[in-house]
Amino acid sequence: MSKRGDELLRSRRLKLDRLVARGVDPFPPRFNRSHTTAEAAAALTAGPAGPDGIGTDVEGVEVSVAGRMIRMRSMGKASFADIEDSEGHLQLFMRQNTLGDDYALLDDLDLGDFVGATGTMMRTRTGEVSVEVQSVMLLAKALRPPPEKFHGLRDVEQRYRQRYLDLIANRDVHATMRARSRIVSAIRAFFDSRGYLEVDTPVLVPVPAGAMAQPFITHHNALDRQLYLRIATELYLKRLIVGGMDKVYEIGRVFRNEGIDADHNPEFTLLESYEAYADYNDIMRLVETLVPQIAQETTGSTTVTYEGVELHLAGPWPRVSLHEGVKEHAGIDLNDYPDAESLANKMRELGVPATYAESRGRLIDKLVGTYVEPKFIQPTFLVDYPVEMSPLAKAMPADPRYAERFEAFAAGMEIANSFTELNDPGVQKARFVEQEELRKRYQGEDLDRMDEDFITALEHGMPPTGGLGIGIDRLVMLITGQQSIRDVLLFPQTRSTQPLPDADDDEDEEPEAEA
RNA sequence: GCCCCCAUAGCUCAGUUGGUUAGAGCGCCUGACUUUUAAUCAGGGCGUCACAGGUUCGAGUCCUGUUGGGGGCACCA
Repeated sequence: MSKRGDELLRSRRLKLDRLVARGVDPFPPRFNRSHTTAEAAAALTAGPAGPDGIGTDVEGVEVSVAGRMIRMRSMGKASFADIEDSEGHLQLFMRQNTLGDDYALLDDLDLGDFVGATGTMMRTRTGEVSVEVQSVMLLAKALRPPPEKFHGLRDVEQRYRQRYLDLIANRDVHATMRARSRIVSAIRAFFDSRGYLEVDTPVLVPVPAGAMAQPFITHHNALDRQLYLRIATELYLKRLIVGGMDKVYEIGRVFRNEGIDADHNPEFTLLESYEAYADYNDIMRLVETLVPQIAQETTGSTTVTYEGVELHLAGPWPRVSLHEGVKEHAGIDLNDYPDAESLANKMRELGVPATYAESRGRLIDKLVGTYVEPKFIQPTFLVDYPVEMSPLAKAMPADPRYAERFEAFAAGMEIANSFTELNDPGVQKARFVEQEELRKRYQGEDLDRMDEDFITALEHGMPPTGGLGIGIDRLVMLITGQQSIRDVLLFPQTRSTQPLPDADDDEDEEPEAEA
């Protein structure tokens, strides 16, 4: 402990020592709580409803409540303390002539301590729902001070790295994380009710395939081989479709070794679902049903406010073909530029940065990202992607330059990606080969990887299938109105994993000058 | 990976053109107060100005580097 920290902890440690000297266990194993703070408040107002619809007070309800002490107001021989649990907070009213000798315990309590109190529900002169405390006990001593009670904790570094302090100081973080939990539960219920089976596929994989992304690399000692953290669940879920599991989904963490910003975290939660005998049109209907339904179930509305704009999530959502979207917003007819070189020339002519070291797919992605995606504030499906951007999607029979693929956008953010799955093993193999060739030609681009075992699986036959991927973190951002992925992740990645400044004494550091 | 910005007390923040001993509120300590609500009142203590160098008679303030954080670009979902 640093000298500075020692100063700050001294009074709390002194109180701890005094308590121990008096025979008080500062960390007792058990407290029998009868009511949460919310239940205790509800118990008081459980009487018959008056004309205003609010329940009348019930006299003398006995409760045992517990929580973290977040505020303390001592008037000498009477004190008020506010305790907080995950549901809310509640005032304790403690008087010396009721508590007797136990009243002295309050001298050794600090903000942040966990306390348990037993007493009867009452209302103070000013109408505050309170517990008139008959007995109070310390449940856990806090040896470090909590963040400031009024302004809360603002420092973003500390908020992310010591999320527990953020949760203590900023209650709205609880609400966001609770919403996230409800959203995930609602998604599970949605798929479960439609006959989908939730499955778990490997996180450690021999080939990081199924998406275009840089993998994290690791090593298995006993096998002495390189393994990767998955970048997608796609190819394993399709193997299950081959195996006859006709409707499967997985909600899992995937890992991409790429940049960190307001909407990218190196590990994020991806929902993927696959349904045999469905195509991307079916999946569009699924998505425009799923998203508003989840919003309705978790927020009570299909309208959400994001960056000050009302987004109407209720379907159906408009479909815009990628070809038309690029023609309208970028002024380029992709069909006139069938190769990377001619497209790059056209883009440079229009002042869009484009190099000859970029593949056609990547150039199109750039056009879409620059001109088209930002237009999609209200939920929109962008449909029919060029085949070279979609190595796992089935080509459109009417125009094989394009694939039966869509991405869904809202608030200018991609929230879903889906296609009619490519199930022809020969074509799939050729697409993988093409990806590997593009990788050699356009170094630095993320491309998909050959997965021979997956080809073998397809050779055993995969029925026509509609697949879907939804970034859960972004969906949570959308529904909860958060503008940073860090605010929907409990423990977002930070730049460094170095120990906190006041935790460094456990390290083998150079001795201090005075030592 | 590149560019820009930020870092002052446990927390939230001031700190003038480089000028004496770095301030406020909350929290903390002492005292008063038996219905308070960010309780109030009186008194008190608190700092490696992120870290390491440099310029200067003098640095929280200017310069360089490092670390951490934020924003933007690139990459991606």
